[in-house]
Amino acid sequence: MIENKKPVNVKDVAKLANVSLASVDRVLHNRPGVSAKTKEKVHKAIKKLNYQPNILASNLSKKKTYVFGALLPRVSSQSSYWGLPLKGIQKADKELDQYAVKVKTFLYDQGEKNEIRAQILKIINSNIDGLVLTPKFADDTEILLQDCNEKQRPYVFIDSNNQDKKSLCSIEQPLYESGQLAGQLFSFGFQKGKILILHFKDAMDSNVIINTKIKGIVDFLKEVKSNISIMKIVISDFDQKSIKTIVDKALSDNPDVNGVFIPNSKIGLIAKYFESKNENKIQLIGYDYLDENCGYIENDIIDFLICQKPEWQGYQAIQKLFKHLVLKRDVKQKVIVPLDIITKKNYKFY
Amino acid sequence: MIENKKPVNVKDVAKLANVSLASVDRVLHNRPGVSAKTKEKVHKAIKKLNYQPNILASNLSKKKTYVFGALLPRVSSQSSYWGLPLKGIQKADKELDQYAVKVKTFLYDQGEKNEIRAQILKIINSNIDGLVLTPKFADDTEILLQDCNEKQRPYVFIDSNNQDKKSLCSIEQPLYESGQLAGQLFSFGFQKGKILILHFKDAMDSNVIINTKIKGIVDFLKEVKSNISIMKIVISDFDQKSIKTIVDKALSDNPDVNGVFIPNSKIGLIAKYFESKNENKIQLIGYDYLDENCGYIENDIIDFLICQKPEWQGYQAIQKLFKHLVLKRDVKQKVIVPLDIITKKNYKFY
DNA sequence: CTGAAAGCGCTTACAG
DNA sequence: CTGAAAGCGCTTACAG
Repeated sequence: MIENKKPVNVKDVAKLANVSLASVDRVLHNRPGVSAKTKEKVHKAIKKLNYQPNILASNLSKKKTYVFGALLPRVSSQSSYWGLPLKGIQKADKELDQYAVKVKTFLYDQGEKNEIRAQILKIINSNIDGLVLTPKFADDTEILLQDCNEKQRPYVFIDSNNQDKKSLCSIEQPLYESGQLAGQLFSFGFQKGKILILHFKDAMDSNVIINTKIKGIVDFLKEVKSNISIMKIVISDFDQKSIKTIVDKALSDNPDVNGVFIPNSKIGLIAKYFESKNENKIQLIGYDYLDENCGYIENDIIDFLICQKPEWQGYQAIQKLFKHLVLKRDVKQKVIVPLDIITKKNYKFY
Repeated sequence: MIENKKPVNVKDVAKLANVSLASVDRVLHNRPGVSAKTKEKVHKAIKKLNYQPNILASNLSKKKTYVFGALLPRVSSQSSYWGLPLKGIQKADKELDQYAVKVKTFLYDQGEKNEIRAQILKIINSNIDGLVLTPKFADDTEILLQDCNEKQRPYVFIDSNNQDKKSLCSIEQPLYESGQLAGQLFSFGFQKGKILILHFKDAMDSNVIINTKIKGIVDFLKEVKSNISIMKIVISDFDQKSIKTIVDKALSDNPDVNGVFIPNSKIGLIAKYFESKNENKIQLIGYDYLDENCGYIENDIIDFLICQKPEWQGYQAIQKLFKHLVLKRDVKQKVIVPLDIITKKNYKFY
């Protein structure tokens, strides 16, 4: 038999403390205007009965609608990456509409300083209850965060690497370790030779992020596979012709290249090069589960993609705000995203 | 500015339809005792206002407590695997206690027919609202499922491979594809030679599951790497001495073995063998993120573990019941678990 | 077949 | 500083 003990409610607490419902409510929420004596009586009763408030009834009666903001780069021809966290955010939005939660997105083109600033101002002047954003993308971020802190408006970072301690939660990606992982995957395939690191660098790239990943692979090889060396090239011109010129030369100068590592999601650019070259001996490892990248996984040009659950990150970020603001539960300040390995025989299930 | 449109409620519907709240409620829940005319008026009003019931208010007023059952093998010395889904189930339980949901677990020792039967009877005679279970583990399962179907008690499979169409949801693991994935991972490391498949078979093992995985790797190699052959050994005696005798012989008879594939979570048994042998040229791939397996990942004896998010499966299963029974939302009948690849440089974040 | 009223657990004005 | 009453949106007896 299942027992159905009735949970204790405010009424029980009020009765035991010998005060009114309103007083219990005031104590419960630390509202002013309660005598020390009443406060104590109520606290005692709460403790004795082990009272747990019913958050849902509370929300029903408050008739509050929560609005969460999400400040993200727009999907662009340069990169479809940001569509993924957005998708997760929208999924959470849909799931939470039961609970009177709405998400309002603030999108901007990466690099468009004016648009970023405009969106930040919109957020500052809005009455959202919480915010999801990506790490510092411009100086204006500081203003935004300061505003949030002053208003006690909680914010959650996704795609983070910035250890912001004032955020409600920071969803962090292990960058260094992802570089190490790439090194380990390469070393599973070959024991000597050279790995070419191609950094397709666009204006918005953070050098810190890229360099941390590269340090990971370099350290790994130094320690574990000293027979594999490293060579790095930065490419800023993304048309296939320039890429061909540069990479052709690099490969003919370095016939011992066994692997190519691309420390961001732009691995498609080099995959295209290898596709047209009809060359397949060199192992390719890069980042992110984008449609185009998966195409190259399918036809055996890319060997591994390291992925960081971007959709899940967006979903989780909204859930963290919900948990904190609506359910009044504790939220871990730091969440570390697993490093997923995507390859030909598992990408369909990701 | 954020708009705060008041959502429509039963009262609005009642007013527009010109009937009482109670009638709206009756129509809403298909309760008998409503005239066709009233029904029509209410339906029209619902449609016109695009009324969405507030499930949480509904639950509050119903004062119903939901109890979900979970029928799982107990953690044993043989295997700690089942502790993981259980952990996920408990996490969901904790999260959902806000919503008046409780989980009751029914555990049994694998192989103990009497205990299984006893637990099944307990479930049949309980008044749980839904059930999480693993696929058919004995003939008695049929009785349990029939009972659930008759009572319209929804059930969710985890760790499933059984395509049960009557379940509310079946959380399925791609077995064949996981074998293929193992093949692909091996083929990344070597191009010829032999893969030894060791099936550590205990009484509860399902041949179908093991054979499907093995078919996956065999088919993959046949198609893509015909220079790699396969050899399979079944081992039923799990003490290290017998294992040593069998594997020593297999390896000396087959000096071309480059990889060992273990199609279940018992990879630790062979990892221990290799550890004591101090031999490291042979690549080891097996299943499941168990503590002991991760130990062997750390010290480079196991190369890859294929994992199926057991904790997540348990968590999701409870969430599916919640979504269906409490939130009255649609639930996808089939969920396919991603195939995670665990290796030395990412296992710490899993 | 139908509806008015009370209640779920909590909060919010309002009056004292 | 305190409490009685009304209300959030929905459901459940109960009376007709």
